[in-house]
Formats: sequence, structure tokens, C-alpha cells
Amino acid sequence: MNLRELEYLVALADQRNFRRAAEICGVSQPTVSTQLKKLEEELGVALVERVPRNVIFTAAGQEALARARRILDEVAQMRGDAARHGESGTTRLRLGVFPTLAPYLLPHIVPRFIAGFPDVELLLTEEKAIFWCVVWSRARSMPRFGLAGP
Amino acid sequence: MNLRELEYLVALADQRNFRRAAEICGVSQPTVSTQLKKLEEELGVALVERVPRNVIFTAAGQEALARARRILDEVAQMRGDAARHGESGTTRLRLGVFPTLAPYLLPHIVPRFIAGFPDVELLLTEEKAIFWCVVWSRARSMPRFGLAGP
DNA sequence: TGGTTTTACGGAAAGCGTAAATATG
DNA sequence: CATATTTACGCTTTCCGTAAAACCA
Repeated sequence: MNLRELEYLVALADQRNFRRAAEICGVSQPTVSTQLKKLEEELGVALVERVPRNVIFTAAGQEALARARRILDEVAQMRGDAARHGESGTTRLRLGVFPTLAPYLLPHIVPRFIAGFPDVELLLTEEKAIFWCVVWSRARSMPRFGLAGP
Repeated sequence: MNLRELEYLVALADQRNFRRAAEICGVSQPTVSTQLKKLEEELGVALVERVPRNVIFTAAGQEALARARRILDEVAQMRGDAARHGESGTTRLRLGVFPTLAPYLLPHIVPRFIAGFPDVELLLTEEKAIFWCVVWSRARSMPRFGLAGP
């Protein structure tokens, strides 16, 4: 199964017509036809009845359609989330500390850090052998200060 | 974007290890690597931090992961629905009537039909020129009787 | 006959595996 | 040196468009 096929299914439901559905999806009409057939074969059920001048969704088709809409909606929201993260010029900070020290250090550092730099994404790792601190920045201010340790 | 990529993302979250994630998905490990990179490029955001001996999900990655799980769950349920429809040996009946007669006929026929044959999928069409009735059956009894008209 | 969908087939693109390279401890 | 991930490259599969055929009003 493929997200593209689900788009064809939704477009076909909206248009009740293969030609217009293909137009909306920006592909040729045989593509919609073959891909929908493939989807039906994969699911093992007829999703639509091809009645001349009308496309009727079967019961199975209506269930699949509802799920397809939800799926595509989730995909759109995933893209929206990602775009938001991308735009925000997030600074990311990865911080590794000794496991033995973590319980003492982190409760002091983390809340102050989040309060001071809400836009900075904080990644914590417990490491056995090293104490290191790396800052990536794709943006303006690199908040190095205030993080040197106790 | 592709459903397969989302499966790789989820597997990687479960395993926190590219090699094991690939194994679970039944593909080679470079495939998981390249496909995940492709997904990140498409979304424009880093989803995971590749720390040696550990895979850490970024904030963006965690959001995407949650949506990926929901999407794949919907897909699984879609397959389940379809399988149920396929197994049930559904009989489908397509019935066309004159638009002028429909209001008089259907209120009598449809409820009795559904009551009598709950497993039969009923498809109604309003046609201008014909009165036709077709029954497909992939199963045992073809319920032709009781449908000849008013 | 006109409009719609399906089938057939060739070309373009994407997915994948093997092997080599890179990074890390 | 051993483990884990990425890059490179070729092969296979899938997707898609054009053209022709089938279907129906």
C-alpha cells in the first residue's frame, strides 16, 4: 500500500469521477484506474462500483475511505509539525554526564536551562567515560554560557 | 513520503539501533539508513540524533513518531476491515429504479431487505431509462426471491 | 457517436542489496 | 581492532504517461 493510492481514493470519493480525480491529483487518468485496482487487489475487496457516469463506494470502500482520510490528515499534520520545527531555527544541545553525577547535577541544571532557553532543544545522554558538551546552532545565539557545570 | 519509511522510523524507535530495526523490517541496514535520511530531508528536520551506541529522537522526531504510529495503526485496521469484508463472502446487490418511483418503492423494500438479508450489501442507483437488477454472489445463497418488486 | 474507464506497453524513477568507506570507542 | 552507520553503485521493481481498446448511454 502507498500513500499515493490513498490520495487517489479520496479524490475519487470527492469527485465520483476518475478523470477529475486524476486531474486533482496531477496524474493521468489511467494511473488512477490502475493504482486503485492495485489497492483493491491488495486488500482483496472491491472498494468502488464502476457504474457508468457514477462511482459508488461499497461498504468496504467507505470504511477504507474514512481511514484514508484520517491517514492523509495525519501525514499533513506531520508535515506541518516538521515545518514548524524547521522554521523555528531551533538550537540543539547535547549534554553528556557521568551516570553517578547525573542525579545531583541534572535536577539543578535542567529546570534552569529550560526556563532560560525555552527554544533550545536539550538532549541528555549518560556516558561512562567522558564528559562532553556539544552545541549545534543553526541560528543566532549560542547559549554556551551558564552550562559549564558546577 | 512513504508508509515504508514510517515503518522504519517506528522500528528504529523500538530498537534504538539501525541494524536491529532493519532486521525487524526485513531489509538491509543501509536501506533503513538511506530511507530515514530521505524522510528527514523531505520534512526538513532531523528526526534522530545518531549517537554511537544510541539513537536519540529529537523533539521533531518524537512528534513524527507519534503520528507514524497512528498512521500505521490506521493502515493495519484498514487491512483488517478489508479482510473482514473479503471473508464474509458478502453478496452484493445493485438495484436501479426510476427516480419517480423510488420514494414509493424504497421505503418499503429497503428495510425489509436489510432485515431479511443483513449480510447482503445493497447498492442503490437512480436511473432514468431502465429498471434493472443484478445480483453478484461469491457465496452460498443468492437471495433473488422477495425482490421482484412491490 | 461521445464520453468514460480499462488494458497494453515503454520509459523514468524509486527502493533495495552488496560492497566499500567512515566514524567511534 | 571491533562495532555501528553512511556512501557508492548497480539491479530490480514500481509508477506513470501515451496510445489503443472496451464499455455504455
